[in-house]
Amino acid sequence: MRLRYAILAGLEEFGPISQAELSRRLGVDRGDLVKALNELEAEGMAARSADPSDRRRNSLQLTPDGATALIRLDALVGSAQTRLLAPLSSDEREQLNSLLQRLLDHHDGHNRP
Amino acid sequence: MRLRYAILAGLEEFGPISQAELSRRLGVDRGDLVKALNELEAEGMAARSADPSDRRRNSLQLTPDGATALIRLDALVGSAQTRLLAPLSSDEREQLNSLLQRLLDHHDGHNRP
DNA sequence: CAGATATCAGGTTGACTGACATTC
DNA sequence: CGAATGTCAGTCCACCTGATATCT
Repeated sequence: MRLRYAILAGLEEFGPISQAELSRRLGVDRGDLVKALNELEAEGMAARSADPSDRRRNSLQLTPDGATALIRLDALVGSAQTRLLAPLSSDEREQLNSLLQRLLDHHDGHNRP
Repeated sequence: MRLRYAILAGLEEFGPISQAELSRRLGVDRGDLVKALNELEAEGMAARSADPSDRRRNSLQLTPDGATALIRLDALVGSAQTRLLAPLSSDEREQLNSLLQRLLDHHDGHNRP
């Protein structure tokens, strides 16, 4: 489920994109991306079209149904996050976010083939 | 692997204990605990013995081999943690730990059957 | 040719559900 | 009796490895 959400969010954020490029940006395995895209495409939430500039590539896009589903998922994630962070003040949430972001930044690039 | 580590650490921390009680303290499913304990017992790292006061229960204990393995795993976890937290100062590590601990404390007890 | 891309098959882990027999 | 305990079977998702065909 979190794979589907990441994909939908990635498609919205990165616009038309190839599968390999999306898998790199999301840090998701290409094979798993294929399986998830098969489902999302069958459900009408994502679309594969041929990339004229490189026939190896699929050009991925979010469909209107996919965008609608993403809005619903964003709301769910938002409310879950609010509940998760309930015990922290605004300042503390920023502190936590900043600390975690620094860990991500520092380790980004290490161990990525 | 992290299940095995949690179990070994739990056995050391909570001494002789039943499977149901250990699964509750660790927040681990009872069925999964059975599978992991079968392996750990076969490898001589944990031992099941009958609880005389309640014949439904197994009394679980860490074996010497299990304690040795735990020491090795602790070292691995420690070094991984050091690498993970490398970009943070001592104070910042304490801040992070405190913030996360408060999240855990606040949500502990919610959603636990 | 080497390299990138998309796809598929398969294996492993941990999370979870449901059923069951035994014991309290 | 209801409730707890240990066990087993099986599903689900994500992680990961490899192999293959196509295209640059």
